[in-house]
Amino acid sequence: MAYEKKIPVDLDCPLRLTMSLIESKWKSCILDELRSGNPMRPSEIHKCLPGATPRVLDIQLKELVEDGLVEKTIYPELPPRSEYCITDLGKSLLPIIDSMLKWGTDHYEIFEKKYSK
Amino acid sequence: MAYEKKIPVDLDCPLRLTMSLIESKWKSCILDELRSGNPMRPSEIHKCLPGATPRVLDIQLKELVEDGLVEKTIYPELPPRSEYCITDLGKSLLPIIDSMLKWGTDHYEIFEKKYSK
DNA sequence: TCATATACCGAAAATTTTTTCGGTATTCTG
DNA sequence: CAGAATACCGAAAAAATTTTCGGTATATGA
Repeated sequence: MAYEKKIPVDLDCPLRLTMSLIESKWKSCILDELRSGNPMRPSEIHKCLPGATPRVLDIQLKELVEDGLVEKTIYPELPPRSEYCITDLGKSLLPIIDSMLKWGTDHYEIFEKKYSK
Repeated sequence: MAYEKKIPVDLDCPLRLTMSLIESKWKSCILDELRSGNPMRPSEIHKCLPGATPRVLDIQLKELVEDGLVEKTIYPELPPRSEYCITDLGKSLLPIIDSMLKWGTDHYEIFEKKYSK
């Protein structure tokens, strides 16, 4: 059986629901990369997020697809090709991603001073 | 030595920075509980978030204090009393928490149908 | 021919987070 | 007096996530 997420989406409270969709290490970054709406291949996404291993991107893309935030198209070619594209539901999360990006930018210095080196 | 967070705040990108401050299981909920600005005792917070164990609240409150999002006051009384209060920096995250709360409320049905039972 | 690239997957290891349990000390309640 | 409540902490166990590694298959380019 394929890899399976242990903790499913959290239906207990709306805040936890939203968090559970994006809280893993790279999901918000993946959505941010896909924000333009242009489809991206896994290898492209990996180039944009070199800190993530291809394996973890694979796993998290799969979950994003499962949750309906991202859509996958497989082209029956060789070598294999597939593309991932943000869905309307995924796009509806972008304002949240945006505000986190802005907050992080605005408050970067505080944490840089506090935690760097 | 006291408990120590393994993964520190992520300074690599602003989005990850913000996420790393709130992505653990209960931090966003704790901030939401403290939103009014009124100080709360740990036992009160636990009553509001019964799904979390006192231990994990303790650990995450400690990290929130360390990151400057929450302030702690200890009263030298017996039995012990302490209070946690959201800081201005923590308050500045509330619009993000709000938008996640709203998103979760607006899209609850989709996931309820998909994942419940 | 050999290495590389492609997408993906399984399995195991490593890491991190969360839970569980027990213990500190004191006060109050039954 | 026994038990609960209070806040917190350490240690170990459990659970979840992420990394690492190797393997599938085929095509292209050196």
